[in-house]
Amino acid sequence: MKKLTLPAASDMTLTAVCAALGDPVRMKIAQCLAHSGEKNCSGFEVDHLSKSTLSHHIKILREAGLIQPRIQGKEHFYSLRTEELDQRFPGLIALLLAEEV
Amino acid sequence: MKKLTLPAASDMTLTAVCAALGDPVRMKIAQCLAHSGEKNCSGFEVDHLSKSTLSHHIKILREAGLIQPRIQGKEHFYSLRTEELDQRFPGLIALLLAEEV
DNA sequence: TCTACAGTTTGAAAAATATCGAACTTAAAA
DNA sequence: TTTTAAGTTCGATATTTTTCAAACTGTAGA
Repeated sequence: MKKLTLPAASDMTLTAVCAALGDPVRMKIAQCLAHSGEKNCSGFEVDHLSKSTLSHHIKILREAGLIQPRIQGKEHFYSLRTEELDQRFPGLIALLLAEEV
Repeated sequence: MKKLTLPAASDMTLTAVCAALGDPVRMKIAQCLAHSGEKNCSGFEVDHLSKSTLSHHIKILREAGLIQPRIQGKEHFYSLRTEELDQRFPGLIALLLAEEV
């Protein structure tokens, strides 16, 4: 099993978070999770992207500190890291929620 | 004289704003303006970038709706569009201010 | 008018990013 | 144990972005 690393709240940078959210696919995923709580890959409402591309976007969101996985069997459920984000970037999740999805 | 367009608050997108802030040079400029109010190009504390590159970054910030120019003689003074940003993305400027510069 | 200055635009090269298919991993089901 | 399903990793390609120098624009001062 792969050990996957999530940055501590103090290690996240606003620049990396913004870069992660600066792509329309990743913004969609983040907003989707902000609204729905938890989803696996097939639950993101992004159209006709290969699974390798989707996996790439998820990795960027994860490495920026925005999302965390919960692995259950063969499924990977993702959710926003609400606690860390509220601590490190208060107001950020509200910005995601305010946008229409 | 060139007519330059700023997007209305309602036309700004969070994705474009995040993409604009997702580059370290532009994040620096935005934070600089958030703290200092108004500066011209030579006032941004970015190291050894050609003026054409700096101009390019300013354009991206402007087109995303983040900054506005005030042209006075040969100088272009830039500032954050605080009213529009507070209306369209409440909490965003606080995020910029919260980061160390 | 001529020159210097602050900044933009253009065109090109280099670097980074997005995308895909194929191969791989892991876990559940047959 | 074999197969299937969910997702990641790898390698390659196409697109985008960053960057610079050179040319240009508009303003102020000599």
